[in-house]
Parts: sequence; C-alpha cells; structure tokens
Amino acid sequence: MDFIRNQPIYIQIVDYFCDNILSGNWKANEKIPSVREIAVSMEVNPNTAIRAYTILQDKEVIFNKRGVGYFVTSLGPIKVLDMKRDEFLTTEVPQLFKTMNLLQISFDDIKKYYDKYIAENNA
Amino acid sequence: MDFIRNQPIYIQIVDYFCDNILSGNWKANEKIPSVREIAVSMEVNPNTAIRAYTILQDKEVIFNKRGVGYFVTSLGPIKVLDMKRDEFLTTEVPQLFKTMNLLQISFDDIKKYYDKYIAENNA
Amino acid sequence: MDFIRNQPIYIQIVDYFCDNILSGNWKANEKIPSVREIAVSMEVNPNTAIRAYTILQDKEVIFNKRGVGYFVTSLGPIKVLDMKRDEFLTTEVPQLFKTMNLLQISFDDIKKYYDKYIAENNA
Amino acid sequence: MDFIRNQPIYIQIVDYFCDNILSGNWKANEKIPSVREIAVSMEVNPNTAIRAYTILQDKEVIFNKRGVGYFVTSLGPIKVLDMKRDEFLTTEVPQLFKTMNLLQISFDDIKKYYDKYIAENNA
DNA sequence: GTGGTCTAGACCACC
DNA sequence: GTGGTCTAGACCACA
Repeated sequence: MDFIRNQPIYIQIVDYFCDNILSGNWKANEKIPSVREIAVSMEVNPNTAIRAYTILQDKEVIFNKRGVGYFVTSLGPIKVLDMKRDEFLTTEVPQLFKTMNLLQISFDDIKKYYDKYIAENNA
Repeated sequence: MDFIRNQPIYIQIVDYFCDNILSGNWKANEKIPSVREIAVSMEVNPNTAIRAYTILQDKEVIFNKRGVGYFVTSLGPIKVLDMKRDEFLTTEVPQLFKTMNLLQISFDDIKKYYDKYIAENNA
Repeated sequence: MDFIRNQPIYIQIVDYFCDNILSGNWKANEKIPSVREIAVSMEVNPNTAIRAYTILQDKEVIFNKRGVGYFVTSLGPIKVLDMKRDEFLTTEVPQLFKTMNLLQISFDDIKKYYDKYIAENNA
Repeated sequence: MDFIRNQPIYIQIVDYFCDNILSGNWKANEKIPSVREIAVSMEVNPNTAIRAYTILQDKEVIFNKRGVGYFVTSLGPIKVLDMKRDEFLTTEVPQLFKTMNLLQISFDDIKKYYDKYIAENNA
C-alpha cells in the first residue's frame, strides 16, 4: 500500500477501512481482516495497525470478539456514512469552492472533469 | 492570525503568501513584508517565519535582495497559479469525485451547494 | 568533525553525506545514521543536522521511513554524481580556465601539480 | 552586473577589480572608476562599493588621492598576481584534484575541455 | 526509538 | 535596517 506523506499512516488505514465499509466490501456484522494480516499486507508496524482498529472501535464502527477477530457493527455502515457526509459537506466542499474561486476555475470546468471521470470509471 | 492545529504553522504561512500573490495583493517584483514584520504580526518566532520564505524562495516564487528584503519574482504569480492548479486538478478533484461516489452524492447536489455558496459570498 | 569557517555547517554536512554516497560508503536503499547520531558525533545541534537531511530529502537523494530513519534512495547515488558532475563541469572548470588564463598559468603547470598530487595520495 | 548568491557582493566587486588589473585593463598608476560610478553601474549600495575599495586599499593595490579618485598603485598588478597565484595553487588546485578524484574525472577529460575552451576563446 | 515543529535568544554578515 | 545561522531545549507524533 502506498501512503501519502504528511498524513499519519494510521489515519490512512482508518480511511481505507471506511472505504471498504462504504463500498459494501465489508458488510455489517462481517469479520474484517486481523490486525496481523493488515500489518503484513500493508507493511506496517502492528502497533500502527492497532491504532486504526482502536479508533474505529471507539466510534463503534467495528467491535472485537476476543480470540476471534474484529467485526463491523450492525450500525457501522450507517455511522461511517454519516461521519463522512458530515465532514464532506461542512469541511471539504466549502474549502473546494474557496479554492476554485482563488484559482479562477468555474463550476463548468469541474463538470467537464466529472463527466470524464464517470466515463472512464463506468466504461 | 489564527492557525489550524495539526498543520505546521510555516505551511500555513506559505499558503497565506500564496493567497496574497494569487489574489493580486502582492504583485510581481513587489516587496513583501520583512521576516520580522511577519513574525510580529503573526505572533510567530522569526525562525518559523523564515521557513516559509525559504520554501517559496526555493520554488522561485520570491527572491531576496540582500539587506533589502524579499520580493515576488516576475514569474512568481504564474508559478503559484500553476502549482496550485496542478495540485487541485490532480489531487483534490479526483479525491472529490471518489468521495462523492462513495457517499452517493450526485453532482446536482454539489451544484446546489455551490449556488448557495456563491449567493452568500457575492451578496 | 572540523568545519570550515564562513561556510554554513549544514552545507558541510550535506557535502559530507554526498561524499559518503559517492565513495560507496553509503549505498542505495541503505539506512544512514539517525539525526541524533549525526548531531552527537559531529557535535552539532540536532536542528542543524536536520537541515542537511531535509535538503537531501528535497532532492530525493535520501528518504524517510517514519519512525525508522533515513535511507539512501535507489537513485540517490546517481543523482549525487550527476549533480556534482554538472556543477563541476559548468562552474568550477570554466572558472579554473579563466583563472589560469588571468594568472598566466599553463596547462602543463597544472599537470605537474597533478602528478605530484597523485604521487602523494597513492603512495 | 550579475552577482552570485551566497557570496558577499563586496567580495565579488573586489574580484572584478582584480580581474581588471590582472588583464591589464587597469594599469599601474591609472585612475579607476569612482565609488559612485561603480555603485551606479553595478546597482549596488555605495557602502557596499566602498568596502571593496577599502579592502584593496588596505592591501596597497589601490590608493586614494583626496578629491581626485582612486588609482592603481605602481606595485598593484604584481601584488594582485602574487595573491591570486598563491590562493590558486594552495587552495583551488588541491580542491580541484580532490573533486576530480571523487567524481571519477580523469585529467585527460579536463584536457579535452581545456582545448575546447582555448579554441572557443581564441577564435 | 525515530523525525518534526516551534520557541527563545544570540550572533553574524550584509546593505 | 535586512536576512542567515546556530544553539539549547521543549514538546509532539509516529512506529
């Protein structure tokens, strides 16, 4: 896995987990990969992996069955969706508009990129 | 100046400088505030301020006349615009689309927020 | 380590690093000494040492594994060689010829010094 | 005049003066340009120009007739030549050889560049 | 353990 | 006045 510089690895792992849950790849009540598996596949220190699990456990997105592994909670997918939507609309979107304004990029420009993006990813 | 936690202050100063250049507030070949002025006005250590100057100097956005101060290079405004546009289009925009996709937010939804944003900031 | 006056210490550290890489002492992908080790062994403030690391990191000669340390990039040795060669041939060599010309020193004179230098350092 | 970064401007002016004397452009006992002329033509602070004059005056390479201007001393050209030769042979040349060694550049390589240089500058 | 950031303050060179 | 370098030392995030 490629990590972005300047952003903590454990945060990037959290995001990776959220993506899997949002995309339906990991469904409610399903078991997710073990700490060890993640640590190995991502070439990451187990301590770093554990931090990601702990954060999502604190937010009740995943839970732990001792000796068995981690699972998505039944409300997990909904919680993630809410969290992400909220963050997206109150933080990212306004920031985006501000940047567009500063860079003189019109909404139509974005629209063009969007159409292109859709074409490429649905084809 | 108010700084965002968990982002280095010197990066925020760099962004502040870029904003001033992009907005036309600081024009090509014009002198910009001295290190000490910035340090005082932002209530920051001069060393921290210098880091911002050094970064932009390395990118040839500003240059130094010894004993006189820092100036915007003649290509400075263009370089900043290019840098920012590039980063925006190759990083933020794809990220945006991916998030929209995951969160099931349509382009029309975004459009509504955009119209609202414009109405608020131009009124 | 003995530092030359009137040249920044951090530049001299950069040169020291480059020398180690050029001489094959530090090879591609190998870990190099930590910031603290260098700071202690060179009797220099860690901040001063960090500047050297940062400069070479910006030039992609070394890179950082978070929490682990700094490593020579795979292209590091080549980049250093290119950088140094370029600087040598475009700056030092023409400067040399110009000085020789001004001082009325012939190429044969230099040759004698060179032979002497080689004799002393290979003997 | 274009100045090199990282080297004091007054030193570069001193070098410029020495070059003029060595090349025979400014001969013994001849008047050299006034401080003001140099300051204007080089777009430099007069104080900075004065430093260069003072340094060469201290070394008895130039002298001042009050109200008239600066002149090259009768021994000026010889002194400059001695100074430069000494510095060249004891500092620059050994440094050059060391760099050649590190960069795996042979003396024959240098010879080729030299022949090329001569051909270009005598043609 | 690793590096990164920041402050406080000194000292210097240069213009 | 300008910026540049360096030290000492604290505190933090990360692995």
